[in-house]
Amino acid sequence: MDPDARPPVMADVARVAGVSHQTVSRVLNGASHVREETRDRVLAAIRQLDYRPNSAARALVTRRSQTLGVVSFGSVLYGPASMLDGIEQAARSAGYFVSVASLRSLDSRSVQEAVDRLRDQGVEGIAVIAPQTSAVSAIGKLSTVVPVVAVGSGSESRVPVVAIDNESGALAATRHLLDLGHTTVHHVAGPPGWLETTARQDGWRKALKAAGAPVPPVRSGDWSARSGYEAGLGLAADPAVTAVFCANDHMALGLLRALHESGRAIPGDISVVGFDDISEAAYFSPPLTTVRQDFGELGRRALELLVEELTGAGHSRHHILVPPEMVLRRSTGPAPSR
Amino acid sequence: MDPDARPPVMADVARVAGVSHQTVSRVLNGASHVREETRDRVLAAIRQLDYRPNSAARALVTRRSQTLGVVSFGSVLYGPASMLDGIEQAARSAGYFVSVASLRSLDSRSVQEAVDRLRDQGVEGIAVIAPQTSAVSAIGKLSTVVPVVAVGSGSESRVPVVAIDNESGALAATRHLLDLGHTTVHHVAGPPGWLETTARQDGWRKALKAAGAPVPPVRSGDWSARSGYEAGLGLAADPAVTAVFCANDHMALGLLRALHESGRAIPGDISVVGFDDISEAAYFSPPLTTVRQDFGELGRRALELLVEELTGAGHSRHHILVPPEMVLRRSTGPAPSR
DNA sequence: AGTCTATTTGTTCACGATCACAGAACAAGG
DNA sequence: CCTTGTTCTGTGATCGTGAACAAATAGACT
Repeated sequence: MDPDARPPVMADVARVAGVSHQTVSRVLNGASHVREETRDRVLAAIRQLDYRPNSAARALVTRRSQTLGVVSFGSVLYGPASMLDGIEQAARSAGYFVSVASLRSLDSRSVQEAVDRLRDQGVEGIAVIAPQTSAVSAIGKLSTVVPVVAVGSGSESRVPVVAIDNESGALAATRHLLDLGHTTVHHVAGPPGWLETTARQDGWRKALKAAGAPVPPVRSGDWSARSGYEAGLGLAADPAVTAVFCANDHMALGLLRALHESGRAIPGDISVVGFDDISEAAYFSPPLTTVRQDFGELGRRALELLVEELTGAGHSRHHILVPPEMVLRRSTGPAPSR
Repeated sequence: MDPDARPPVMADVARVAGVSHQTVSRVLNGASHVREETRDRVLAAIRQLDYRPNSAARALVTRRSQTLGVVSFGSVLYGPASMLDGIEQAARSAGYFVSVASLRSLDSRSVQEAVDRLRDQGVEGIAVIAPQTSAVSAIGKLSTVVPVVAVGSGSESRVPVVAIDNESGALAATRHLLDLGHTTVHHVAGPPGWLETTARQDGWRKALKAAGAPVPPVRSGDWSARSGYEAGLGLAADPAVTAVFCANDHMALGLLRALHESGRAIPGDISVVGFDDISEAAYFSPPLTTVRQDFGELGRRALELLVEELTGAGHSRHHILVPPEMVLRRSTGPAPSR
């Protein structure tokens, strides 16, 4: 590689094509009023030199970086990773680049820091994959400086949100178990501070109340299979438990394992429902009844919303709740007869 | 938001601080030869105006975008997602931004397209998370234009690579089963065209040959639990099968399910080993013996390699093979006595 | 005091694109 | 032939920063 060989610039193309740099610019930006023969000559020169416009120069003068930022938390998990993927896909087709800043913790200082990083880079808008309440409140303040949308979080904030309707999903899951004849449904919740935790717990509680069923105490996990396992050991010790709704599939996996080890049959003795429908859920032992959410779709919708906001297009809706879908498998069955 | 209110620029800071813009620039870039009192005045002005340097202008003049690109495939899966996360983390601490381009298919046209997108954005280097042979050959051609490293792929290409030592991992897994007294070990391989598939299959074969064990025919899956399930149904039909090495944990999960449904006890009748140690593996039924790879570490190392290449620092090593680690759990046990 | 050097600050230009405006070419109409 | 309008193309300024160079200031030493 020759270090002195600088990539060709617009002026080089202009020289080769025998026109001015302005004409090259016009061709590149699809402007009208360029004679066809001239355009062809310019395009030929571009190909010949393998010319690529300098995005920094363009960004400088147009004040548009063509870049969107994504603040993401827990991006190794299936949900966040899928949302990121959906966002990237939608951004590409809208003509934007995507720059990511992932968080290791969700305190508002970290969020602030990540957003600052993205702003320093000159992003035109930011999508936040940050389901914790603290994060949402932190980003609320930023929306005046740069357009922001939240993905997968609840609906309490001032920024536009695209999210799964967690509450109705949880409600459906719980009602499914009640309909099977269970007198009540126990709940393994997510960690406190997460919007999903609250919303799913609320849905569960509403379903119980609506059916006049007793509301047992909640056990909290941290979304991991390990925590589900621990909750499961506790629940297995209580012979009155016949139905459990887990706030996500990973915890349900741990729960299944704990129940199995404790000699409880599923769904013979205890029925279990999860939430998410991760791709492995169909291969658990037994296959898991769960609530499916389409994370990728969520990301796509969020990005479309963000682009709308940027281009000033009609503010279609600011809080989009996507309804989830129940997936029935073999981990649920009628309540055991006593 | 006032549309006319343009963000402050260096000249504004200079005016407030009563210096020239060049002095502001010096303060920002930590140059020497700035009187302390002047520096303080400039910093105060920066804070007062909430000034942020314009990255496009800086990129234009320095010819450095401070941005690295990541081409990623299958980024919703645990492995790729973790690598991406590791890359982002390392990039941040090296002072780079990260721009992602994810692929939906791995033909060389798509790869080329993704790389072009990143180049248009002016990235200084590219990390490719693309474990398929076809992709690797495609990126080989690019390394002359912009520095490239590959993550998690095999070692056949000319570009620098950071990867798990798949072969030795597979060899260890197979030997573990042989040591337990199994006469031979069956293998559920990944889909053709993946470097992991080849390397793990080679390791398995080597271990068998070294032990003088017969080499049974290979069954191929596509990494999904579903495909493992199907392979499992086939293997369960053969009473001679007592040990199976699956090329990844997801397929092992499906396999476990199939064996269970077919009435085979694990590990009583059949022992199973996976590969990856996904976070759920400890909660399978039974918990899965597997080969752990630290994807995040892989990403971090890859990025460091890339940065080394950019800064022209000593080419430490170009092919880094990270040794994996066996994790023994309850899915493996001694061969059944006949 | 005068000279020499080291430190500190300012001036001018360049990066590579777009934008606003001006000028050339061409056709149509009087 | 001249005017008018439309289409096509070129010139110069501009975005906000860093680099090279020049100038001013201060301190040290003869």
